[in-house]
Amino acid sequence: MRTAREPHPKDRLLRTASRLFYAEGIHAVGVDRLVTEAAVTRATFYRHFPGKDDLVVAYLKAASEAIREVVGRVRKGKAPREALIATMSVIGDATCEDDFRGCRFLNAAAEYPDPGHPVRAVIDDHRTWFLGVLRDLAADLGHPDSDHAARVLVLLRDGALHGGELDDPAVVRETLRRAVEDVIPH
Amino acid sequence: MRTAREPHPKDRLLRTASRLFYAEGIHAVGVDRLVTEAAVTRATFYRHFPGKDDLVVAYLKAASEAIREVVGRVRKGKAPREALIATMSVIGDATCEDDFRGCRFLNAAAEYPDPGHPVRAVIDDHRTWFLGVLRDLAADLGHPDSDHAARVLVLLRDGALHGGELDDPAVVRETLRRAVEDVIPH
DNA sequence: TAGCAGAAAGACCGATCGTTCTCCCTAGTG
DNA sequence: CACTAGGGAGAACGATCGGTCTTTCTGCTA
Repeated sequence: MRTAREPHPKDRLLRTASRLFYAEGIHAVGVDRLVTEAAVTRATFYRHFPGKDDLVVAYLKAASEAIREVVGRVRKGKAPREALIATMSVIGDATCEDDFRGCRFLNAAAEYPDPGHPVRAVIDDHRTWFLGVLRDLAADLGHPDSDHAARVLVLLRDGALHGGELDDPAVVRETLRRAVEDVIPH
Repeated sequence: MRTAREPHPKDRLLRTASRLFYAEGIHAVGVDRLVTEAAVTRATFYRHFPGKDDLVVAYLKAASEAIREVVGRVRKGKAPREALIATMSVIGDATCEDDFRGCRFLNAAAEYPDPGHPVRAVIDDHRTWFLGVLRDLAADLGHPDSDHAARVLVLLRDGALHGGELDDPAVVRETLRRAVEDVIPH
């Protein structure tokens, strides 16, 4: 039976995958769990995705899309300095959300060691995009070495996204906020 | 038959576990694979470890011990500033090593979502230790806010250890080096 | 020399892995 | 009305998962 909110089985699969993969890890969630919680049959699963790995790729692509949308939104209409701070604040705020469990992409990378795997391609693509965003912002800000600044911000991002899970999220957010202010010229 | 280099089956298991868990992920390596590559039988495995999780804990504890030994060594006899730089250089250098595949502890955390799991306890312990080391070093250095400085260094550490796997290790090392110099007073 | 602990070898357990299959039902379209 | 595509239900595939078992052999020590 199709509900009004999630009419298509494919959408239900993607939403369920996003929730379970993030909360419990990718290898830890089997196809059985997936189809049961999505209220979809195995046949339907394999009608929409050639295999589990393709669902993983779709999951990460959707996550990347969602983040790009959020980052694009918080930057809109802001001056360079505020835009950069807002962009990095998205990271800090994320660590403080309920059910935060680190970065989807870093977590996935830990489970897919092969650099040539399609999953890694999605991860690389996302990271390249984010580095580019930060570099552009730093350049707009007139930073003397925008490339270096962007790379430091990426270090802080990656660190915060893991520290936020393992350490105190509020402290991590504040640490990140201050660190970002130290990186950009004032 | 016992070889001269690794006489004890338990040692062989631990070394093999360290290699395989790090290179391919923990859940991805089964007990079959483990005992085959360690040239040990299943019975021997379960004679030394109650279960696979106990081997994982032993693996991470050994890794933590090794890192504490290295960090202790590079600090020895150095002035505070050089000691801190040397300590953080260990991270940057690690990213450039062959077969580097990120932080053993962050990778393990990604595979063990339950914060109450014994594996997570080892991870938390290691992180607490390292944060303490950096805080002491920053305090010795006379940093006005050694706690904050240490937390920023941890962010950079975590970020570098993941960026080193996903991005260009040499660039990450240089980015980390410059970032560390910006954190400590000069 | 006798005894025993530890390791080798491998069969075996139920459960789960990702994947494929058949059969039936229903909604939408010609 | 007939046709068809897509989803529901569930059995089944071989492989592997973590874990237990029995049996045999070896090397050390009392």
